[in-house]
Amino acid sequence: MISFAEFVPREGSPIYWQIVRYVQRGVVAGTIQSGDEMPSRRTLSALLGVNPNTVQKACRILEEEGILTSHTGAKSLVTADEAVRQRIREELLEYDAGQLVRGLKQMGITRQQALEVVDRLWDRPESGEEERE
Amino acid sequence: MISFAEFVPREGSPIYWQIVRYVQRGVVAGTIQSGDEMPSRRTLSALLGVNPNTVQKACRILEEEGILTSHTGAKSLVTADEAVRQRIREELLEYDAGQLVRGLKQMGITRQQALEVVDRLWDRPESGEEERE
DNA sequence: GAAAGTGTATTATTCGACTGATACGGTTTG
DNA sequence: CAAACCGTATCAGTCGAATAATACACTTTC
Repeated sequence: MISFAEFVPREGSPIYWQIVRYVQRGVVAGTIQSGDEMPSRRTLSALLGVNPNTVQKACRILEEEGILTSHTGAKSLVTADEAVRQRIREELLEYDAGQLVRGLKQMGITRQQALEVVDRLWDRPESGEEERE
Repeated sequence: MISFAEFVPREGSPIYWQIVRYVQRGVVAGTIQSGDEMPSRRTLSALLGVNPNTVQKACRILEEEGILTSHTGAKSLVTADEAVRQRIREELLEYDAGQLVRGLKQMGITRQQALEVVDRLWDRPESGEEERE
């Protein structure tokens, strides 16, 4: 059973996207493997404090991406093969890092400064969690 | 007059936030300086193809952050002093980089790999701009 | 001073995200 | 078999983002 203990909801993006990314990253990291059971829609929605429909929407997307397999009546299972894992990994990496690089460049940050910030924050990722309104 | 020629709208976050961040980053980079004129609400909304109210919302936030000063009837002016610039710089840096670091850690990426990705993408920031749906 | 441009405010409307409640049919378990 | 659980679907409703259309008061410019 996939654990959502480390799932931390963040404002700014839809909840269903956050669930999708949480599972995607787990699959890439290997903490979520093929054969693992997804919590039921009702169980997970109660755990996260969101609506079952929101969880359903996330599962739908994960299914379309080849990460999850759902059979009416039974629990959904993770079915991500190595090809899918590799694809998701590239996707997330290029997208997330690309977003950061463009932002920092617009701020006039140099490559050296950018690398230093990432290197420094790697030890204290707690920073940057402040409210941003 | 502040130029919005390099403004690139991105889906995923509210338009008014994108406008705010565009100006914030310009102020940090120095491409937008104190005394610069903000385009009028109507002008900018027509240029970006959005509603005047959306631009107004962004300006309201920029004003509350001490970046912009508005006087009814006259054009809004940038009035960010060095203290504000420094504050915005720290905010954006910690927030953006922190977001990335947390995401990559969840993916099981090592510090070394993270630094390599940022270093590599610094030369080709075009990557990662694909649709993500 | 008059016209044009500007910031500000208001009301109504559309749209997607999210909630809440409920229902149906299939699977699992005892 | 029967109860409990599960995925799926639907409808109604709330909320914020964004649009659309006006209107008002002030400033700049000629």
